[in-house]
Amino acid sequence: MIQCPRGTRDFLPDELEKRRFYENKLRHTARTFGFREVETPIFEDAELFILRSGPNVLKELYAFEDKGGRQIALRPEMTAPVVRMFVNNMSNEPKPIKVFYFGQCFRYERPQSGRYREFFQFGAEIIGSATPETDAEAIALAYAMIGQIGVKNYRIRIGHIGVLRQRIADAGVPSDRTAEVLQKLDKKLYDEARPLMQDMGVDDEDIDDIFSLTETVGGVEVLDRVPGEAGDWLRQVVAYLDVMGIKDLEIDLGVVRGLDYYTGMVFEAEAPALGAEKQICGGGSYTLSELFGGERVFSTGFAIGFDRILLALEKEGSSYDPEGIDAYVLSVTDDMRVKAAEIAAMLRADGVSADVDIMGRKMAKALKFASSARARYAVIVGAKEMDQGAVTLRDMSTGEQELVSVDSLADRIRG
RNA sequence: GCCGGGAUAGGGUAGCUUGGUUAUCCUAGGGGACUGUGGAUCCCUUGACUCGGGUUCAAAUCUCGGUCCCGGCCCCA
Repeated sequence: MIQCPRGTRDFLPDELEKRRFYENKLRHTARTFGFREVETPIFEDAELFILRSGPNVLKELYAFEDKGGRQIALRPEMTAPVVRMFVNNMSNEPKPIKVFYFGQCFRYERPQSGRYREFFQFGAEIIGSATPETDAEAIALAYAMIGQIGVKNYRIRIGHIGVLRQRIADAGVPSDRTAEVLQKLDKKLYDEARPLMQDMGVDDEDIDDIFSLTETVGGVEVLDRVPGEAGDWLRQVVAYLDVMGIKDLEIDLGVVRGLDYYTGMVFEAEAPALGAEKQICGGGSYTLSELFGGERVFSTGFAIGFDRILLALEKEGSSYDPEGIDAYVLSVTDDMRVKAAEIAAMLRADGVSADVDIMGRKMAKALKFASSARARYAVIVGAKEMDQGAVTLRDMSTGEQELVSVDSLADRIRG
């Protein structure tokens, strides 16, 4: 028996219907913010992902050589492809460019709860704008998406990578070692960060100051203590969010978000219900386009872990009831089977979702099937009714029946 | 990459400690009892020991390895 590969899943009809329902909620929310959907290839030139990443990333990349000798990789995320698309095809479009995407990504990781090798990301990018309003717009969309999909318990934390980066540079950390230091600070590994920075010739006073900066955590009021341009910037972002009705924010200047390409505001959201893999959203402002041969363009974007928000919903007790079909058409006797097929076709042509018995079942079994298919109505086609050009319409939830003429059947079912 | 727990019909399970007839029960699927009415009952039927090696007269059970799942660490673009 062949199973699906490690870390991948089959989605059965009930599950997929639920996923489509929530995907469409996310799409709808993004559209209400003026974002338009785009799609990029599932595989790309491997270099696209290698360009912006260290060896860790390479380890988890699904990469292979195709029959033409090209180095190909399944996309591990979608920001780089979207930025590539921008550089290739959209760089002369009116700014800002607001796009969103939804699709599967692949990482060769050890699967655990909320982590798969094939997983689904929903994300949005605002390209070509660098203002506090841009950042606020991205955060507001993420906030609206998480909220409208129905996750109740989550936290959004906002930071600014410029604060720490500037402070670290001022203290004398060489630029090629910044990432190393940030990594330790992100994990709050002060015992390891201190000797590291001492080696680089940073004095203890600066080190303590840097540490206290990463401890700047709390409500928006802690922003009062953040100096410089970054402080001003974040205060403006927060002010815009405030008028958009988003007030329960956390500020955390220790949010560093792994990668080098973030340049300013960074944010993430987590759902405590999820356990170890609780981060459901991450993003920030960045410049990537110059890496792919374009001009340097500022962008802000984020990605939502679709599988994880669904998991969070489930853990919070939300459920989704699959929809059934409108009508199940069955014949009383075999000589009515052709008529039943004809009526089903007519309903379908009129936009009513209709299924019809194709297994030659007797009436009782066909009704049983209709109820397991969650049909709203059973359309019973029998000789007695057909004499009057009618069928019996049975409401499957109440059991009430009425005689309905074939001509008015579709309208009657649509209500 | 590391640590721990698991895997028995489509789903949920008993059996495993202490090897021994035809592997338990519920549910689900197909057919029938009820000849024009479902979600009730009854009958028939389909269907499983994760895979491979070892120990043994005999392995679902003991043992080793692989695979996969779950929880955690690392990582998380």
